[in-house]
Amino acid sequence: MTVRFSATDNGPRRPTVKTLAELTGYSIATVSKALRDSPAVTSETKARIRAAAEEIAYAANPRAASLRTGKTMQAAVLVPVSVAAGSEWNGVEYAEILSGIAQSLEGSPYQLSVHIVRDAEDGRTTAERIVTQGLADGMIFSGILVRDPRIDFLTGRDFPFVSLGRTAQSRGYAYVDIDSGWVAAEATRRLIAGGHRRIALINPEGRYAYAQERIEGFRAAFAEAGLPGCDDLIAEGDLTARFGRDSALRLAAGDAPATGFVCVNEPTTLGVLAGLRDLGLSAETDVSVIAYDDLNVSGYFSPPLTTHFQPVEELGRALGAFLIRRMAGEPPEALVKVFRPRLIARRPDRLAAA
Amino acid sequence: MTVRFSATDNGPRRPTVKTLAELTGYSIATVSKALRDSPAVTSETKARIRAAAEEIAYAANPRAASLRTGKTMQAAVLVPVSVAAGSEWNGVEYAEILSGIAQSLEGSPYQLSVHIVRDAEDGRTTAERIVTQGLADGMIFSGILVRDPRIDFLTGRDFPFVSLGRTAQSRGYAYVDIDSGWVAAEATRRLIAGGHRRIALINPEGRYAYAQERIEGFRAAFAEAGLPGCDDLIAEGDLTARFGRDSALRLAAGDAPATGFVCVNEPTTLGVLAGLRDLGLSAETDVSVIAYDDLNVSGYFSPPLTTHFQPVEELGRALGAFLIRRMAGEPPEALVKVFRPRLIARRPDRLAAA
DNA sequence: GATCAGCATATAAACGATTACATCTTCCGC
DNA sequence: GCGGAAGATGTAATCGTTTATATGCTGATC
Repeated sequence: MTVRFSATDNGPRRPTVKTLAELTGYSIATVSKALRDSPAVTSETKARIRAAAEEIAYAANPRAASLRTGKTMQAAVLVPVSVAAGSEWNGVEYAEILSGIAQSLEGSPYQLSVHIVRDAEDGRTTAERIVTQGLADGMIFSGILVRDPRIDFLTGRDFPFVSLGRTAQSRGYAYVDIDSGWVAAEATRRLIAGGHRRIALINPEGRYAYAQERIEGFRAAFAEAGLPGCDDLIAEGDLTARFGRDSALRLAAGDAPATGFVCVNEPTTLGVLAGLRDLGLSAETDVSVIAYDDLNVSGYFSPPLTTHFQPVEELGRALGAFLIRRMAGEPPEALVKVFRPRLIARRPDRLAAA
Repeated sequence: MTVRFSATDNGPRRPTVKTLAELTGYSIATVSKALRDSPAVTSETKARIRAAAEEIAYAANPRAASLRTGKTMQAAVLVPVSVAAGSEWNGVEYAEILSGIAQSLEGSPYQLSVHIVRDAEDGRTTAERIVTQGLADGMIFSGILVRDPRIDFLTGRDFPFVSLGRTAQSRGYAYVDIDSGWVAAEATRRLIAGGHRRIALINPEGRYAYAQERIEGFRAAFAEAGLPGCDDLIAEGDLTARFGRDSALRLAAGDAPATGFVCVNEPTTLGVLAGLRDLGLSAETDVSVIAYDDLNVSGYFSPPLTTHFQPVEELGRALGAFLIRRMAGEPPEALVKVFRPRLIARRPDRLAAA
């Protein structure tokens, strides 16, 4: 049986509980309860009502329900776009994060809504707006700062959220993160083991929490090996290909050039490779580069690079799953997960000598 | 003055029209009218009511308004994720499209909501669900097929939408598109002018409308030059790096190998370059590759490639702007825009000889 | 057989906005 | 001085749910 609805023609309108009540002979209250599986309704009645609902393809109006219950059934995601970086490959992995979140939300009654934010300040005001205007029941965001106003604000309001990334005092809120300190340390260790002593760390801007983690891991690797660190070879910037190239041009030249690079994402890695090429250096023989990969693409670079790979969709799935539990009232303490990316060694034996 | 709201504590609740009515001494009807700028209210009264609204940070409950008016104030975007392609760099440009759409929607009262779709079938059912359940007032989607059921369905229902891409019979609906036929023809012409006679076309799967456009452009370039075409060098597949590599391995080898490649997006281009490298071929001297770029990244490839560049955020902005006008009731005929990507020539004089 | 518990269902009041319609002033013209 | 138009504001219905509370019925108990 096909029923047609339209906003414009004067044909039959969308069915409501009232339609269903008239159709089945029960009251709208009973219909509502039956559809929400209330124990107050006989299973026989429920079956009858559900069959009728199925028949006429009834779907409850989420806005009416929301008005009554006060729940919005919306899960908000703050998606950053860095206008500053121009039209450079940037933040693209967000499509995969969204996909992962959407997968987790699929079974649930929650709708995914996207809020674009331009910078940290914008992120803060958007988070506030979502809370005070009741635009969503929970929130996911990323780009966590060393001192993040969104986390302070939302924990203060007791508003459910899950962050991708964490501040140093990672307590009292739910988060999903990558063990950035470990990644940086591992990559550095690997280059040290390959004989490198001058190693560059390509890093995001220092205000990001994970930038600090990476620096700590980087330093720890040198300390473990009893070697002097290379703090002078830490480059901080937006994570574009241009930044990668500029950094390589600067750090692989001069008196005590870097011979190893610990990279941070695909565009910067590609940029570093381009910069090395500009300098006439080979990333196969002269210099070693360790990539970091959200998209499993560094195997196609020239040369293919050893990389730490973290499928970012998996992070998205964890974020979504945690948010659902958080919105259901679970305390945040247990909703914490830190991923360790997998090392994909592409040139295990050919790390260049220092 | 700071007012606190919270879902949990029993402090003051969000202000409503009623709050505002009590505060100003007017009725809720007048308050509502004032806030919606009805001509029935004195400008003096309006000013008073608006000041009060400002003071207590009043924001109308969009769900209540939606219930009454029947408008959802939601703009839905169907975001494809290709699970099939595995964790390969895929569809990442969607982050930029969303960003562009969000920019256009920023001033408007519309909220951006995202619906993840897995394949064409899923896209169709999702579109139907959005319409029949009244989940949005308008819709944006992409990945247009030669014969696209979503377009048929939505035009039949007279539901406002804007598509990114168009079918061959591009009539009666609003769309934003790239002139894919032109891009393919231009790239092919350029390679022909460089002396190439065996040119490969790396193409999306044939069911996509733009795949056909590209093939037509590709053939047209040969026809114009009075040359036999290279239909045997057309590769169709998912647009992953792996597909690019496999295609290059297959097409650049054998009796009559391709010496030129017309690519389709970043991952496949990167894959093609990797495949050529595997074959011991140089993309600088042996083979010519023309990229296609959403992210302005091919300048960082090895070697840097000549490319057609289309900032995809711009497409997003057009999509958003058109959708708003479409939802306002404008007929679709005028809401049509076809972009021609810019050619960025990176090795203008060194196209390899055939 | 009246009372009452327990159960299934119904009635009606919200939720917060919009809006058709009613009411009340004011002011004008005759 | 009265009818009536115009203008400003108020009253109340409505959108489609959910849910507290009421109702009516059955059957058991004393």
